[in-house]
Amino acid sequence: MVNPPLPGSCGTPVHNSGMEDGSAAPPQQHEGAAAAQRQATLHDVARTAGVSQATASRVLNGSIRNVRQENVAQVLAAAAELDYTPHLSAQAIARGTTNTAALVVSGVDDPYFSTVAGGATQAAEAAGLIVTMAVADRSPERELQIVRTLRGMRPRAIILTGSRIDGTDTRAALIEELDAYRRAGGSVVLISQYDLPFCTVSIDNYGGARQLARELVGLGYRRFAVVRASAALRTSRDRCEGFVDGLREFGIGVEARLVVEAEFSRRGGLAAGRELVRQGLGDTELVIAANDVMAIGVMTAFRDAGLVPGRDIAVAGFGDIGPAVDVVPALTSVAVPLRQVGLCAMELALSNDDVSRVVPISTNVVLRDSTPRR
Amino acid sequence: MVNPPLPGSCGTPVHNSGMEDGSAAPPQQHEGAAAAQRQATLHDVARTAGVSQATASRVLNGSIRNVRQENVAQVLAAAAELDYTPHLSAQAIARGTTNTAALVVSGVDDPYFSTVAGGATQAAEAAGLIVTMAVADRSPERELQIVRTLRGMRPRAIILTGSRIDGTDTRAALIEELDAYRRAGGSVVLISQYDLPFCTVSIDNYGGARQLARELVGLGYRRFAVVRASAALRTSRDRCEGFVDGLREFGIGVEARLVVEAEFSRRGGLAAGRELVRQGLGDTELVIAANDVMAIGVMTAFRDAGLVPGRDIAVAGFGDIGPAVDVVPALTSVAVPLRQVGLCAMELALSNDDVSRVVPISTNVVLRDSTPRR
DNA sequence: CTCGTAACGGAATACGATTTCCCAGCAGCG
DNA sequence: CGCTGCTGGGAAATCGTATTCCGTTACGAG
Repeated sequence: MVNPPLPGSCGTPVHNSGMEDGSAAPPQQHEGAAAAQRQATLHDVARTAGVSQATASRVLNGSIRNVRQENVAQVLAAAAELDYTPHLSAQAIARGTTNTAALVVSGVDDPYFSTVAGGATQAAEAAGLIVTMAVADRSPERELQIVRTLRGMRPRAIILTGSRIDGTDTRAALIEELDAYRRAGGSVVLISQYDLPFCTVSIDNYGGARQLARELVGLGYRRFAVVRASAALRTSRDRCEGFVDGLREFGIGVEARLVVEAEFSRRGGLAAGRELVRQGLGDTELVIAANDVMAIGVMTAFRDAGLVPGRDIAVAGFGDIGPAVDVVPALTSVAVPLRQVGLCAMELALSNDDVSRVVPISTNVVLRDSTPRR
Repeated sequence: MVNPPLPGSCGTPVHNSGMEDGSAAPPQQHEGAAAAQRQATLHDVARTAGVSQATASRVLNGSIRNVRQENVAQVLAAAAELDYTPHLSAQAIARGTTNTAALVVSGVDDPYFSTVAGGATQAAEAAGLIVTMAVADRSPERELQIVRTLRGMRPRAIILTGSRIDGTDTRAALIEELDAYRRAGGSVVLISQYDLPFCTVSIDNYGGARQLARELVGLGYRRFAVVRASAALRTSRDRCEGFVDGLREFGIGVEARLVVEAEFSRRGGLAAGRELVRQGLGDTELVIAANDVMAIGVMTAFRDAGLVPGRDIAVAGFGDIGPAVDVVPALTSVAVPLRQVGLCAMELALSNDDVSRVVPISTNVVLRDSTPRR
């Protein structure tokens, strides 16, 4: 119970570390502050090794030029002794190129994004890049601002995933920003949901949902409810449309009353589930959610209301995130190879094709206990 | 079904974008390659605006010096026209300091780490820093290598979370590396599990587990099994010790046979659960796992074996990650305010105290349906 | 022995910013 | 009118590294 209940602050203890005012200045540096003992530079290494900077540079990096064995040893010894670490920013400037890739996600907490991020990170590290990640929190303005900042790092690639929302006026600004970045030689890759003139790894949300509808009808279901997110969210919209179109193939419609909209999160699913319970499910047999976490929220809401998911009412989601199988009953879903999506996006970005291409990623219906055969 | 089944590659389509060999060189640049249209530099902006570089710099960044209103307008107009973005690496060099914070996690996929990362990212962005993230994949060697690379970015802080494993010989090297970084003015913060001479945000694993033991005994449980990870993993060990010590208060012991070791992941939990089922649980009433994801795996294994968790056998975990409440029965666990841990770590790092301090984070037992009163 | 050439070391310059230092102009004041 | 203090602009130094260009040496071929 040490921590204060205030969220957003960890209550760092006060830390008057001695002197009251600036009187007794720290001994070494004249600047006050941290009195940091300067990092060794290439110059220092060269001097210690008794060679020129150029030689030191050639030794310590993959230069084409050869250096005499003796000098190599000297330089390496000096570098080890001084604990030299090359200054990446300086290298970036001198070389005119960085070894950085940038990743913009909507939120790290969501397993969807963290899985994609995992794949992208793996691909980046395999290529010797270090990845910088920013969280847009589903705000287009924030996303725009992030891209603007990220551009300053001159990363080799910028990968955007998730938070694009249709119809905001930041759209044009974002396009402009990304395009300027691309003109300057960077590569941009979007992951699904975006609808912009850039390379895109496109998850087949529509097709997967449509196939899901077919298979559910095949299991004997006829009466459906839909839990979806705002129509402005491309992913949610595509999935719902696919599902509805799939049902239509069999002449099945969904009552408008039974389509509820909520946040694209577990909490949203919970709320939607409660809403459905409140207004009465009628003879609805199955609820499909635009999202696995929403579906899980819906199941919890139903269970709280005394309905047993999978027996009293079936539920299906989309995404096949890890927890989908841990939940009871295990959730029927549409598998999206999220890790591969991340990998693919990064590889696509690093292959620097100048042509904007769309790489389709197919999805895969996975039937589980939450939708038993009727 | 477009994607080839090969993992690790997304099968980027071939892309002969026209010319067969290097004959028809791109028009603009003499270098071949991307023919990128150079990013505008401060120099360009200054020239366009008809002022000196110094003035342009003063306008475009928070300088102390004033600039005449007229020139300000000129410079801003020029910057907008040329779509100027300051080169962060150049700024870093000139200023001698970056606006970057580094975060090392064991894996983004694990909800534990991604939640911590979320908190840390939030705090960093609030402070105007951009965070670079690296994934160590539970390998101490990889972690060491990452720290080495990260140091080259001269981040303001390096935060390490999770993958420290006792007894490897990389330990000394890691300490040396981090210490050199700190000597050079960086701040290091470790999150729990580490046992190194640096600032640490310490999660009270031992105390939480001990309290959990007390409360479970209070519910009427007497016979326990333990699923834990390698003893080399500090977190797992602390939790197990706390739990065992808590039971000992009541004179209760745990049979060595009923302590099984497995990977610190959902898969490990699944394996451990199967192992317990195989060798027979005897009259065991409750299984505690070192980890929520392990506990969830154990529950799944039990269910597969026809045991109903919460009725036939109780299960408890540690961490209280999001999915703990979505699972059925909801999992009894020990809540760790992970997001706050991340926030706290970053704030601690940014407060640049030179003193190594340990900030304790208390934990909180949460009883749920997976451990009904007996 | 001479010449051509390959190998390698080092001085200098470039990279894109910030910051110091100097200088011009101007207002205020005795 | 001369001096001081202040404001704001610009030239140049600086940050840490890569790389170009030039000079020296060594070596093998003729």
